[in-house]
Amino acid sequence: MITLTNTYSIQQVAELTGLTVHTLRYYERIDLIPHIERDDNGYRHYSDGDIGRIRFLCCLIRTKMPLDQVRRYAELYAYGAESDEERFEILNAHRAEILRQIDALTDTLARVDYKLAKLHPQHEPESVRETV
Amino acid sequence: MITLTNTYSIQQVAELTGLTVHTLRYYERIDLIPHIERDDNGYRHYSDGDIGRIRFLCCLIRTKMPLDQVRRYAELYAYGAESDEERFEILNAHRAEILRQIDALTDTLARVDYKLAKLHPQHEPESVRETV
DNA sequence: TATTGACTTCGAGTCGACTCGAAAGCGTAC
DNA sequence: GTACGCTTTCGAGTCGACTCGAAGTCAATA
Repeated sequence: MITLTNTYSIQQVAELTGLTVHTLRYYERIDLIPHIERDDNGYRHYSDGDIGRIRFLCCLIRTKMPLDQVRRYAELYAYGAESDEERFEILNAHRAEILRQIDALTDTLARVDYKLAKLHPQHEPESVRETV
Repeated sequence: MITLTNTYSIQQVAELTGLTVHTLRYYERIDLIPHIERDDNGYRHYSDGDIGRIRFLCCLIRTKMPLDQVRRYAELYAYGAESDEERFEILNAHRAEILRQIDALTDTLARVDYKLAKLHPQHEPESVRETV
């Protein structure tokens, strides 16, 4: 029999996403990840779709969206097109937050570079060395 | 008598830095901020130099340098030029971290924009609306 | 059959970073 | 002289986000 959809154990998903198995279960427990299919033993079988969704949620989390909001966003998947408006609002608000963070980082980068130059004036900028 | 150096109450510094008075005291307690001058009542008097230093430390904190490391960096001010090498290393490591964060944010921004476009294809990019 | 290793749940513990509140000191304003 | 508003210390509490461990199930292997 040819399986058209791959499935993955929790361990494999941990490797694929960079999360720990503990964190994956925790995220599911707090309804941040929708219910994952189980086999006869109760073992989780993640689909490719699950992994895609988890990866996107990880992007939101890594960029500091609070888990509450991620949960709300994840919950809306279940409501389909009806929930488009609210999902748009959530992502759009987070977009603004991302821009703020980039601003803060860019500003701090400049300040750090200034200090680095004062500490080791003879050095080339690190960005040059890094790209070599 | 003309005062050549301004001083500020903790409240004023809170307003100038965006921190709360509680947080300012907390930072001093954990040696993240060096000892601040006191008057006869034991009240803190922050100098312009203090404010400059606090502002820079806030930049590091906002860009996710752990307080432990910020404390180490702040501690090194006391050692003068002797500590230049270590301060350079700390800032240079954080510089790399900043670049990683910018990468993550840029990547997520692209994904979010992609989703936003799918949710509301008729909208112009938000960046255009924001700059109007 | 016994061990190994991957999986399960659930409650409790940890950790970083604040955040708060009680009790008290000081200086001006009425 | 007392009320107000600012300050102080210090210990304890909170909060978000994990992180861990105990106790148990299951399948495959020695």
